[in-house]
Amino acid sequence: MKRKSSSGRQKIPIEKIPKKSHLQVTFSKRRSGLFKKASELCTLCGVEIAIIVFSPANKAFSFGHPEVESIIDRYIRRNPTSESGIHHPLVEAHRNANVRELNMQLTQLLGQVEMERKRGEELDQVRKARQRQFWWENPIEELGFNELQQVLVSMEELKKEIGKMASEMMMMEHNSLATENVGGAHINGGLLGRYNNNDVFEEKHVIFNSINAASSSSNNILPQHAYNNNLNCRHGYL
Amino acid sequence: MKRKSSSGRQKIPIEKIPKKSHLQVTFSKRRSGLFKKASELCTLCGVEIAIIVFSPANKAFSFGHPEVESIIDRYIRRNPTSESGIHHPLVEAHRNANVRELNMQLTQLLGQVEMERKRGEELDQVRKARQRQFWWENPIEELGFNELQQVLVSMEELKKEIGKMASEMMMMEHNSLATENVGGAHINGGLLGRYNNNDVFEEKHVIFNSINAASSSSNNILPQHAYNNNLNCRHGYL
DNA sequence: TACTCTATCCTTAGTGT
DNA sequence: AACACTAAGGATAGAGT
Repeated sequence: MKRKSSSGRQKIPIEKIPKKSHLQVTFSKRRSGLFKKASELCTLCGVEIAIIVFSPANKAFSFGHPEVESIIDRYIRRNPTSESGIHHPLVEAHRNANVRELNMQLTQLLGQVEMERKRGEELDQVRKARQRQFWWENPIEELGFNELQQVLVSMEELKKEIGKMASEMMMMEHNSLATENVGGAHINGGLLGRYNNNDVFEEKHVIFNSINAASSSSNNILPQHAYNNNLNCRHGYL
Repeated sequence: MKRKSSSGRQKIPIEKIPKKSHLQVTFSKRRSGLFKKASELCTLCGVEIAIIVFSPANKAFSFGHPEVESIIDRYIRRNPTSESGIHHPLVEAHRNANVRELNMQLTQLLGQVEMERKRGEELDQVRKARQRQFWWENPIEELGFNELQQVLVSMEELKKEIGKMASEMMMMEHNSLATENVGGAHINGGLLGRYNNNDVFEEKHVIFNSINAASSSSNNILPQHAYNNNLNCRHGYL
């Protein structure tokens, strides 16, 4: 058996992949994954889904169950696009729907920005509180006399502590020829998560709307695209 | 603390979920997941995606980057049928000023969110860099022997410095009835006063979670007062 | 109803063929 | 380019709140 060694999956930031070849591979993999997820959702929940993707090379890929066209048609009926003369009554409706959708996006984003701002403020406050509370971290010149005395006392204690540890370590080194670093229990649980900004970033583009607009007829039935075959085979949906 | 026991995620067959409530939950979760995946694909690969989902309750959900309509338009134009081909070239032209303005706002906000994200990342990096640089702020147990020696030396210097200042201050107090704050040259700039303001609350942990760490479960930002009078706090100095 | 939590399952980045 | 493999990271079913 061949020795397979791999670093395994690594985390990548959710931002435009600079390397073309990587991007291509990732696009293929993730497109498949997306379509698979969609098909599972179809099956599990018995819903209708259409997905259209334009690749970096400007190719169109689509997934649809039962078919892209009927779903788009259905969608457009509910959200009629502005059209030539005949459909004038519908233009307004669509405009409204469109505006409504954009407004929702805006609201969402504004909320996000607000949240970020709040978070920033919080950080700031924490920092300030910290500065107030941890006065001993200020430059010496800014400490008062009594504070200096405290610092001095505390330092002597710390020095003793360190001395103790040092001799312990020396003994250990002597005994076991060993390590530079002596591990201690480090309890450092919860805060790291707060630096994860992924959610924010992701939501930037996640603009999903529930649209209830009921409106009437419109236009199109769409053709099967060449690339459908590719994907359909895989998911058996088209 | 309540013992959380859960069987965790169980495998489910990919077939229509019979139970209505389960189906509803699954639909929500997986729809979110699908849209998130789509947004990641958008970002990673800079592609355009539109997704339309009709829920079991026949509600329409859509995801679109940049927007559902434009992508559908594009899709339709590429696959013109007798019916659709005629109308849709006009769609783009009929966008009204309102929509355009909203789009602009949207773009702006997207930019803002992105900036915030970047700022967060930066903070994170600063934190990391700081941790690398200011090794002496780590819990004592994590310092090596040589580092401990350095700490000790630094502390003795600091102590002398403080003693000097203290006697100066005593003299001044004696002479002029006491100021609490004495300005002066920044003696020990290397070690002190290095708590820059970009500092983030997490670091308190690293700093204070030291000698007596075992007694502090310290996932918390606030309860530092407990340490004010023991050795941990001075650790921040070194 | 809509969260949170967690154990588990699934996806996929990196690598080699 | 397309597939195979591995292991880390992410999604999510089920249960609790």
